[in-house]
Amino acid sequence: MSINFKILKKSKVSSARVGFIETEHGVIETPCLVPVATQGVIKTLTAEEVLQTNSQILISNTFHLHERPGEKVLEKNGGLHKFMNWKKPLMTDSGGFQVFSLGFGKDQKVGKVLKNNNEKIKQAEKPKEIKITNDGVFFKSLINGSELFLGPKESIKIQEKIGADIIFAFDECTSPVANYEYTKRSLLKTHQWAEVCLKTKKTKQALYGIVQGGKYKDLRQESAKFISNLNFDGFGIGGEFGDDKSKMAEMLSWVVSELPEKKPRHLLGIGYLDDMKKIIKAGVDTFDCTVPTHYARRGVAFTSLGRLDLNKAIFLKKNEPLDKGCVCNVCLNYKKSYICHLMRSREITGMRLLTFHNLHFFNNFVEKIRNDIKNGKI
RNA sequence: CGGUAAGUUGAACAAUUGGUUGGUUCGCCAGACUGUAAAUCUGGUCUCUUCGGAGCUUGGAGGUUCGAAUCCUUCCUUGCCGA
Repeated sequence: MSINFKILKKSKVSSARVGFIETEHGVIETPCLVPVATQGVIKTLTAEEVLQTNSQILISNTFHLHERPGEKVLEKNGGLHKFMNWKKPLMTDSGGFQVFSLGFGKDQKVGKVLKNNNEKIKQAEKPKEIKITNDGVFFKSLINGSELFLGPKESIKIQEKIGADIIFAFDECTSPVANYEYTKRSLLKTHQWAEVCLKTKKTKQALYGIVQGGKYKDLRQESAKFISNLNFDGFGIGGEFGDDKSKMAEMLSWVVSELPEKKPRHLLGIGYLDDMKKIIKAGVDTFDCTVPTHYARRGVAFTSLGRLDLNKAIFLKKNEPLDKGCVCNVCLNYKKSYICHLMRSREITGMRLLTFHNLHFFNNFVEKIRNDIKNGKI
C-alpha cells in the first residue's frame, strides 16, 4: 500500500477523527478538503498559488484528462504531478461522476443533491446521450461528439498513467431521482466494476472503492459491507445524500458504521461550509468539492459573515477586505470595491482573487475543525 | 438662411415600405449552482395589479384612414451639405 493512514485522535462526542495520510508526495492532515482540479488545474490559479491557499491535495478527473490532453501526453510528461507542477498529493476521480453528470444529471437538469421542490421528476430507464452496459459506459465526447468508452478496466489503466497518489474505482453515481429498483441494479454493476478495478490495478497507487446505494438504507449498508470486504486502500462514499440535506449526516452514518475504522473515508463531492462539520462528525476524513472554486468564478466570496456576491453594485462602495479576520493575500491586499469592479468588468483577475480567497478560507475552516477535534470540542 | 437625413428603449438596433410590435443584443436587477460540458444557466427589466389581468407607448401638436412607428401638415431637436 502506498499510502499510510494514521488516526491521531478519535472524538469522544462524535464519529470525527483527526489523523494524517502519508503518500509519496507528502502528508495530508485529515480531515481535509480536496479542491477540484478537473482538467489538471485549479481554474484561474497556478500550482504555486494553490499551495499558498494551504491546499494539501487536489483531485483531477479521469474522463476529462482522457479526453484532453489524453493520458499518453501525461505519461510522456512524467505524470500529472510534473505536468501541472503540483508537488503535493493528488487524487483522480474515475469518471464515475460523469456517468451521472453527462447522463441523467444532464437529462433531468438535477445536481447530485436534490432540492425539496424538484421531487416530481420521473426516473427514466436510460439516459439519452450515454449508454450504460454491464462492462462500462459509452459516452459521447464533449469535444467532437465521437463515441468514447470507459469501464472499470479502462478507467484504472488511464488513472495508472495519470499517476495520482490515490485513485478511485469506476462507479455509477446515481441520480437523486433514481428509484429503488434502478439504484439496486446500478449498485450491482458498481460492485462488479469494483472487483474489476482491483484486479486491473498493477501500480502501487492507493485505490479507493466507492459505496453507492442512493437514499436507500439497506442498499447503502449492503454496498458499504460489500465494498469494505474488498481489498481497497480506502473508501469513497458517492452518489446522493437525500432529498433533503438534513438527512445527510444520518445517511452517512449508515455507511460509516459498516466501514473499517482503520482505512480512510472520502466523501465525494460534498462540502459547503454548512456541510463540513456534519460530514466530519459523521466520520469523513477527506472530501472534495467544487464549491469554493466554482462559486468564486461566479463572483461569490465565502466569509465568516456568510456569502457575498461581489457582482452586486453595493460592493463598489465597500472599501474593506472580503473578510476582516482573513489573513490570505487577497484580504491583506485587496478591497471589496476593487474585486467588485473586476467582476463587473469581467476581468479574470476578479475570479482569480476570489478563487484564492475561497480556497484559503475553506482550508482555514477545516483546519479549525481539526483543532476543535483535537481539543475535544467536536 | 437654403437643402437634406433622422428622432422608438437605460444603450445600440429591429418591426412583410399602412395591418394593430414592447422583438433582438448589451447593460442593469434577481435567482440557481455540492466527485466542474460551468468566467455558466434561468427569470425580470413602459405603468398599475387582488398575479387572473388591466392600461399606456414610437420627439410635440394636428390630419388622412376601418386601422399610423410607418402617409400628410406644422413645430421642436440632432447630423450632414451649401451660402
